[in-house]
Amino acid sequence: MATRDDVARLAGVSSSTVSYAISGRRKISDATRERVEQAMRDLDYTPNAFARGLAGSRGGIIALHYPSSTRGYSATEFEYVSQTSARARLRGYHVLLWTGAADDVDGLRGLVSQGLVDGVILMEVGLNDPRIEVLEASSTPFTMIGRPQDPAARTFVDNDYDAMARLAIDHVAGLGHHQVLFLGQTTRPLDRGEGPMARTRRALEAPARERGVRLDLVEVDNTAASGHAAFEAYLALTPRPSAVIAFNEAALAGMAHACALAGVRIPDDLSVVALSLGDDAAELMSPPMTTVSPPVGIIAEYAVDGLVGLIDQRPGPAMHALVAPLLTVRASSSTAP
Amino acid sequence: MATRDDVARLAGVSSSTVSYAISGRRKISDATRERVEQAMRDLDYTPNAFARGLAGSRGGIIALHYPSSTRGYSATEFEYVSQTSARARLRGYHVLLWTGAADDVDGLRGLVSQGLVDGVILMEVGLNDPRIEVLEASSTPFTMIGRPQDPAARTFVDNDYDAMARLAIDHVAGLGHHQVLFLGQTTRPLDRGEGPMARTRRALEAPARERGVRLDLVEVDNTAASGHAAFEAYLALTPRPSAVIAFNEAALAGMAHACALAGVRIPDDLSVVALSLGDDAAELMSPPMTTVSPPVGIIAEYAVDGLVGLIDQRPGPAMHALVAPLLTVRASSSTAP
DNA sequence: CTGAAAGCGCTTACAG
DNA sequence: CTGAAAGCGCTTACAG
Repeated sequence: MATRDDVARLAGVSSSTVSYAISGRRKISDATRERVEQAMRDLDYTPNAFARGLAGSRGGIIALHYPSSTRGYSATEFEYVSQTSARARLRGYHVLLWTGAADDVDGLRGLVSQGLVDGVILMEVGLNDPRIEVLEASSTPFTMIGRPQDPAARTFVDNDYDAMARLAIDHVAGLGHHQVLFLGQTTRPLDRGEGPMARTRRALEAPARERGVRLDLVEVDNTAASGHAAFEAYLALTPRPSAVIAFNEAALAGMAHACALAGVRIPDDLSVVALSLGDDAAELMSPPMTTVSPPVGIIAEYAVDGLVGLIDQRPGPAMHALVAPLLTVRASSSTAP
Repeated sequence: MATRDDVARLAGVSSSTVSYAISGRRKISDATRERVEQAMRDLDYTPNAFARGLAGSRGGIIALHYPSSTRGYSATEFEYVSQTSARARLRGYHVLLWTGAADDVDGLRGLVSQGLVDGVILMEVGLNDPRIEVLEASSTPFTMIGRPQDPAARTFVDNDYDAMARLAIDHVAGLGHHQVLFLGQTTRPLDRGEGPMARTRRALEAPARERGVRLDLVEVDNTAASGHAAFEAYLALTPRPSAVIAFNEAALAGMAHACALAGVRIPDDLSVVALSLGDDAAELMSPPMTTVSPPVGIIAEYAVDGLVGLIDQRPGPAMHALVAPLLTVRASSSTAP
């Protein structure tokens, strides 16, 4: 591999001039720059990333922490990972994928103390997320997809739960549904799903009231088997709901199957709107599910760009971005019977 | 941050002794090692990754190339990514997630020429994959998940298509199905899905013949809409198949929906076995699909361990690993009508 | 069993 | 507008 010295020699300049020609951190005459660039092309030169990271203040790598124990939205979560990766690349950063457990703070501390990464993006942020403390203790720039109980001056991007709830309620109310089951998820304090679940539940209240929609909350675990239990709960409700707003992906799958077995037709007998469900997952289900979900690309963009801003120490207020979700109507929702 | 010199000073040894105490590359007296380790603990010392990568021969980072334009097995593919990441960490490597397009060989070349990564794992390997040439030209160690037309002496791990086909045929034949639809996927030469599709089709032939199973091949695009077309094709077949072996995830979802709409019950009227489908995706579908799929953890293990072997230049023959898939019976398959 | 020193390939003040 | 040189924090022959 060619080094910077090789380039300098070929171009007939000093090696620092080559560096400055690359970084643009000082004026270089056009003639000199031209020769340097020619030499780099001739030698097929690529700067060494380790040397750059060691000598400079910036290494060009960010870590994406996707905790290995998730609440199970795998297809959906993966879109976040790949979109974040794509955006980071656009901004000139490599992505180190970190899949340690969410509570493995020692692992995270070890990672950042190696000096390898310029910053971290946290996924699956809990209400009281211990990773925040670790990153702040080491002065590591970070952004969050999701947010803790009290984000304070920290930078995050999150789903706009109010907008999501309003879209979902408007959709079902507009179809004439007034009795709606909210298929929630059981969470324990400190669960990472606790925040989204609590925020969704609360956000549904006002629009439901305004639109005259009565909500029955059924909370079950995030498994297909629990979806069958949810179906039993649905049957026991009076008056029986004509629509479901589903927070719980795996349980929704189970419930859809239970419906099919029992002859309850979706959407003829029961309409379904799934929240925060990825397009791929929605299309796999039978019938394909109407969703209200945040645009993943936008979220990834905010997360990466926010982090890059922090790394570059651009002044400005902490970014608190709430992204409005989109309604995608598929085959699972129709007018009330 | 503490440096190696700080540790050396506190322990009262030379800095090279600290290095050797860490790497274990030469004998250190117990007393000395003890003092070094104590000093590292006292200072909360972590070696700098950039310095290590620059000075040493190994940087401790491998790249995982997950091409951004996939044939769409997102939930399934994500399991590969996260399992590979977990395994790499166990072997002491960080994972750089690379999501450039599969044909962006310049991007890949740029990545490896930075000297950042010790090796690369390729996903979604095509029959004639241009990435191989790039990596070999730069002498970058790499392993493949999947394999090209002629793997020659290159290291790969792949699905055992023969075993997969046999399991699937045995399952449906054992349930009494003799007329079976193979839901394949249209591919063009150089498609990355071409290899798996061709290998699956061929692998089905012998066991089908042996078990007296007649196969009708229906090839459609990897979309839900095509699944409806596949359903029409199914209706037109005489004699009508009583089972489906599905290679095509998205089309299977569409076909399942078409079945529901037309009153064709799965599995009562039509049994389904999905190939290479991840557990999460299988559970999302209605009904949950019986699958014959490779154990992702094992594949990730082979890919990572094989790559580490190449990086460490451990001698030995090229690893050609074929992993036997597992049959997971869910609600989509039952005895023939 | 341990130390002094060269070198990895860059960035960036310091000089001119 | 450009160059000579220190320094980033390690690894690893070279000596003893």
